[in-house]
Order: sequence, then C-alpha cells, then structure tokens
Amino acid sequence: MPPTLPPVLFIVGPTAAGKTALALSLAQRFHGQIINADSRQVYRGMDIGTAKPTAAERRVAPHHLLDILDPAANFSLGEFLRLARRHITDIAQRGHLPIVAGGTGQYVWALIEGWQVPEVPPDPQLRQTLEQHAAEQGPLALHQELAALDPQRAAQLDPRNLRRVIRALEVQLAGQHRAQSPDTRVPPDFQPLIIGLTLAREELYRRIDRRVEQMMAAGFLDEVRRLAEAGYLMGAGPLASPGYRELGLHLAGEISLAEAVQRTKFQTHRLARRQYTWFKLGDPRIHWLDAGDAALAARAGALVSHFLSSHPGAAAVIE
RNA sequence: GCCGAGGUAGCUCAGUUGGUAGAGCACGGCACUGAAAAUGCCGGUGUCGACAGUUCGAUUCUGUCCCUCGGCA
Repeated sequence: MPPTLPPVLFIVGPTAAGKTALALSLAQRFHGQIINADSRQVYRGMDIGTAKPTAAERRVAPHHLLDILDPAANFSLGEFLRLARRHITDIAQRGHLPIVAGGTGQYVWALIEGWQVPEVPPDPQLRQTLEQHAAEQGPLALHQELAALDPQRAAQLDPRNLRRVIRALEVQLAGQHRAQSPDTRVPPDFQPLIIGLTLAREELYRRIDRRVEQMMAAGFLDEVRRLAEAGYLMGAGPLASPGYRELGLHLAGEISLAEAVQRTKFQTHRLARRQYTWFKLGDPRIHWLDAGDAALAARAGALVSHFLSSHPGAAAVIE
C-alpha cells in the first residue's frame, strides 16, 4: 500500500457562485482551514471589490493567503505555489483539513498538477523597456527575439500576445532557462477532492449584477478612491481588475458612475466566462454541484465525508 | 398644429454618389505552464420604421403614413 497522502479539498468555479460561503460551511463541519486561491484577494486594501471574506467570516475558520501583499507588489504563480504548498503541509500536519478555495484556474491546476516553475521575479524596468521596444518596432519584433532565445516557448505563444512574449523574454534574459520539458510535473503530495460550483449562465449573470450593486452600496467607490489617493496606479497590476479599473476611470472623470458600474458588470461576466475555460463542466476531475441548490452545503458535505472516509490518513479530521 | 433632427445587429452608432450592409460594446467559444479578475485569439447576428412610386434593381431617390427626440406655439 502506498503511503497515505493527506486529503485536500478544492472549491472552484466562476466568480459569484458562492465558493466563500461553501468553504466556510465545510470548514466548520470538517475542521478545515481555508487557503485562498484567488489572485486578487492576496492584496491588502482590495476588499469590497474582490469579495474578500469579511472579518466575521474569517473568525469562523482560519484563512491563509489573504492580505499578504501591497497592491504595488506583483504576486506570481511561483510564489503562490510555494506558499500554498507550505500551508497545505502545515494544516494537514496539525490534523486539519486544508480547503483551497478560489477562482484562479492557473493557480489551482498548477497546485493539483504539480507544475514546476523556476523563480524569476518580475523586472518592471525590463518590462518597460521591452514595451517601448514593441511600440516602436511592433510586437512581432519581440516575438522574433524570443524565437532566437527560446524557440519552443515562442512557438507556443501568439506573437500578438505582447504580455506573454515579454514575460517569456524576462525569464530568458534573467538567465533562467526553462526546464528541458515545459510539461515537467511532480505529482503533489496530497489527495485532492475538487468540488466545482456552477450555475446557469443567465442566473450567474444576474447574481453577478446583484453583487456589483451590493459592492457599490458597501462603499466600493470609496475603496477605489482610497487606493487612488494612496498613489496606486489605476488600471495597472492588480488594479486592472473588474471594478477597480472602471471605477478608476470614473474617478479620473472619464466616464460616468453609471457607465462604470455597467462596465464592471460586463467585465465580471467576461471573467466568469474565462473561468469556465479553466474549470470545464466536462472535466471528470471536478465534482460539479449546482450553486442554486438549496441543499448545496449538505450535498457537498456528503461528498467530503465519503472522500475522507476512504482516506485512512484523514481519520483525524472527521468531525 | 408648425419647424428641425432622427428611425440600420440586443445597445450606441457608421455606411451605401441605387447592385440587400459594418464597427464598438453585449453575447458564444478558445488559448494559457512564473503579471492570469491579466493578456491574446476566433465567431454569428439584421424583414436597413411601414406602405406605395420611380427603376432591370431601393436600405439608399420621391411621396404618404407611423413612431422618437428637440424647439416654437
């Protein structure tokens, strides 16, 4: 018999489907601790607009990877993996159930599939230089430059996707050549149970719209104003997110408040659509549950119960 | 009632010197292996307000009507 690996629960799905509430409910029932897998909730001061768990909710169960960075900093997949793996190990060792909850597909799959990524911190100066380069000579010139250094990576990228091309160059120029095989993976040292929350598209959009209105009522505009006044560049880095970007435009006097709110809703719809390309309804690894189901928590609980009972190493965390 | 502007894709609008139309947004789909709530790619959509006239042919010209928005009464 192979060594028993600790169970880890994942809660994924599009924005506004109810991941936070379900994570809390399951954390309570199974003695869980929650690890955030949302690329924007890691930033301090971005609370209302990211639908970050409230102080009250955080008292229900311990949360990790929330508020760990200044919005001027740049979080990365590599850093997420390092921190998340450490928390998973710690929580499991203390006899609790790690619950990874969040809508950032890249983070979730990198963790579950064990992607190996080298460390190359972002280099703002280099990025600026390369962007200027692209502006002068066109984006294709950069892609050619990349092709000379890393033909394999260049072949994978759309030459017009400047963002990705620059990042690939950044990795190369840092002297950190990619692993021989880009698909190198190391199986994770845990057993995942992946629960996905989904909702009919129309209903999801309605929920998103309602939540945007609630965010506005809760002071989202003030939150953005605070960030702007603190000197953070609207529309850049983590502030290039639904709501922050649009409300930033409004504060700059470029669009009306009503326009900003409408655009925020649309941008959030797009976000949800793109999240479904990471979390596919046909993916056999994901146990999809209807987010509108009144018995959702119970159904999810039954899944987790069954999963834990089939993992001997998990005995300690059951109720 | 009169004068003016306008009625074209779900929305905002462009356009056709007459040969049945197009952008942005929305919406649908996809990629993604160290910026990912980011970034990029692909996609369809229309009785061109109604009816008549001129014409080989009208969404485009003419007439009437309907509707909308301004202004004047």
